[in-house]
Amino acid sequence: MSGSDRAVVTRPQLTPRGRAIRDAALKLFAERGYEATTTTEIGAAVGIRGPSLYKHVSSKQDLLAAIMLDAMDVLHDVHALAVAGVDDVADRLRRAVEAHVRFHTRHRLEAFVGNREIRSLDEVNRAAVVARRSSYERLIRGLIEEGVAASRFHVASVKLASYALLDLGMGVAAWYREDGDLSEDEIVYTYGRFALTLVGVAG
Amino acid sequence: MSGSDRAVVTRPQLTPRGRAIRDAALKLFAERGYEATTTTEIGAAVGIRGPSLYKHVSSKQDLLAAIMLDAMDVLHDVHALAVAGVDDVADRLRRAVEAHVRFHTRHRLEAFVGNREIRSLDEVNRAAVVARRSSYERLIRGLIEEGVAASRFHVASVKLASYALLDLGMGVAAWYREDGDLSEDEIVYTYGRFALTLVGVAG
DNA sequence: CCTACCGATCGGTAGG
DNA sequence: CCTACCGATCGGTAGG
Repeated sequence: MSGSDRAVVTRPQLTPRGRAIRDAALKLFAERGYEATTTTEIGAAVGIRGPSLYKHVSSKQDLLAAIMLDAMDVLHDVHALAVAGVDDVADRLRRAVEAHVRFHTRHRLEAFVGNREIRSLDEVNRAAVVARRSSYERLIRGLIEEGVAASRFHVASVKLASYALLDLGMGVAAWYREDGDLSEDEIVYTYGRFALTLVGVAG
Repeated sequence: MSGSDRAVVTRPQLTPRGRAIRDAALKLFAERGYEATTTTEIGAAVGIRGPSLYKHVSSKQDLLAAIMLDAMDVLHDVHALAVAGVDDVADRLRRAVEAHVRFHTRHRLEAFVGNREIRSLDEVNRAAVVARRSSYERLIRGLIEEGVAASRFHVASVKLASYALLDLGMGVAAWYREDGDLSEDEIVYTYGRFALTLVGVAG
């Protein structure tokens, strides 16, 4: 197993029931919010009583933190994979935005909860999530800076351009539905092209 | 007073204390969320006890609903004002997006709470907010359809283009700070130009 | 994995 | 505008 494979496939193993609890919690957190979700509801979603959850998880807070931290790690991984071995900066940006948008369709609940419940995390967990998010934002901004430095991109503000691209992903997580009339690929490719026109790369 | 003036200036009058309570609630809702905000905290922010709030407002739920409904009405008003009397469809779109973005800088807390706490509303209030939001979305989408019909705009998907423009506003509400290094006008004008390139209008 | 239950907290009311 | 307080709910623990 190579080093780069490790980063992608190695993630904390969960028991089947542990997975089921996490999936149920994610769905409920997305639907009604972290605070409004009770341990009784999470338990009921997997066929057990609320207190029995504590045989599998240490707290409701830990459940939220694990969901958010894992999602941020996956986002970093898909980004790295998307730009690996690609040299042209316009290609890199386009592929990065495509990966960004695709992540937000494939993991919309995680992204939705991740963007909405940061304040529900305790200080330690929040700091860990914010650190991962900042590092990801720097990757996107770095790509734009690279293109500007090479005179390939032309933007009024690097920061504003990167915010715009990042925000489009968040938007997707809010309205995307698998059974909607916009397909994943349609959104991904269109937003990839948006990204290039946004940084002033023609055609 | 003309009919069009009425729509803009007539809004329910609040007593000074009523205003203070609303402003305090908005700030707290934005900071820690509706559910996590207690009536004790809202009261403390205006120098009274929790139960005394009920001399000025009928419930915490009503406070949230009033904030969100008023914000949606203001958004409709600024949109109408921005495009009134403008004929060219590219100008109309640009002005609409500028008004949209400016609303999200000037009323970022309202927009932030409005986008985040829809599920905290009871059914009746939620339906009213969703109706106003849908009607606003149709206005933006309508402008794009108009430009496409006139062969002035060229987009892969009208729906996707309008989602993108709307989502950029939401993003602004999430990260904009008055004391940040991006000025309101800088963001407004840059996003206005983004909008035109996004629908395929050159220069 | 369950029942029984604790300690804390909350929105809102009663009655000044 | 206040104190006193109700009824409900919640996350988590005890002890099987």
